[in-house]
Amino acid sequence: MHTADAVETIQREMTVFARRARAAAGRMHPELSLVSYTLLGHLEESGGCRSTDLAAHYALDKSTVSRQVTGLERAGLVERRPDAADHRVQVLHLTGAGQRILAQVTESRRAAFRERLADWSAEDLSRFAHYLVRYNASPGPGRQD
Amino acid sequence: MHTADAVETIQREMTVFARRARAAAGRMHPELSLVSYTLLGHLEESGGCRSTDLAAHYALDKSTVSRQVTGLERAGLVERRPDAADHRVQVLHLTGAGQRILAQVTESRRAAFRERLADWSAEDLSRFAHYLVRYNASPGPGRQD
DNA sequence: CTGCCATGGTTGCACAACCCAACCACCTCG
DNA sequence: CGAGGTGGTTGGGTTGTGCAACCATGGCAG
Repeated sequence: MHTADAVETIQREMTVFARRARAAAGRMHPELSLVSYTLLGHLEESGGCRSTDLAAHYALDKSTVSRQVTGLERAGLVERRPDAADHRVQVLHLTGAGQRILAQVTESRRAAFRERLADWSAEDLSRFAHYLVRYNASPGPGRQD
Repeated sequence: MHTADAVETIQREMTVFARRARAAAGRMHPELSLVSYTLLGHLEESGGCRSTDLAAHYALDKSTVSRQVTGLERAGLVERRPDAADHRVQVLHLTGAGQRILAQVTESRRAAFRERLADWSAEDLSRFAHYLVRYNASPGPGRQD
């Protein structure tokens, strides 16, 4: 496969994935939207962060994050803690309930992925994972699509 | 990287990608939404197909496709042709304008991708592309997310 | 030929997730 | 102490979607 073709393919396949992802989002886990799930996941991974951080990481408008967080808080999945050093800031943390729900959804999602990736070799899985990390890590100007 | 971790990583990174994709969609090409672009692309690739085919391929509701197609037709990018064999069916085709717009958008998207993937080796690009194709090709029950 | 169900497509309705702009509160620095 | 920047919320409007109801046509059994 030539480089140009590979770039083309990556572009197209990533787009197809994004399309299907959007289409399927929320259907698997009515109790937690894709957005909410993703935000919860980031909170767990980061061990608590600010709304602005979430917005930056996912290239979302801060207002969008604000509303999502409001919903998550109302659902009792996250809590806001004041930041002693900067009174503008609210540090977001998962609650116990948030951790439970997240773990549960993660598990069922993982099961679906595992099934999908069942016949991949360990080496292929590892390489694929590294490529994705590398791709997402690149700061790319055009946040792609 | 252990297999379980790899699966986990792939899951998370694909999701991050999907989130950013959605976030960035349409910002690069205001004249053509991500959805519309994807549908046009599929039409070109398939050389004409039915609304139902598009819906099935992207796991979209037929009503959604119907509306998107209506918009594309109004914009003069696709045309509906009656199917002689089945009068219920309308076969969708790109118009000349549709082909031009698609080519133009594809090119600028490709440029963005190329830049993002600039420092990848040809081998890595090729492997990454293959992995993505393989992933998307798997019929996976849970259309993942 | 005549019903009856399946299929392709459209429309009404409601909703989730977005973005932008305006705004408030607070921090920082000259 | 202002002036400008940053974190966060709210108001308003748009888009993409799904579901359900509906119409028209096709296919098939009696």
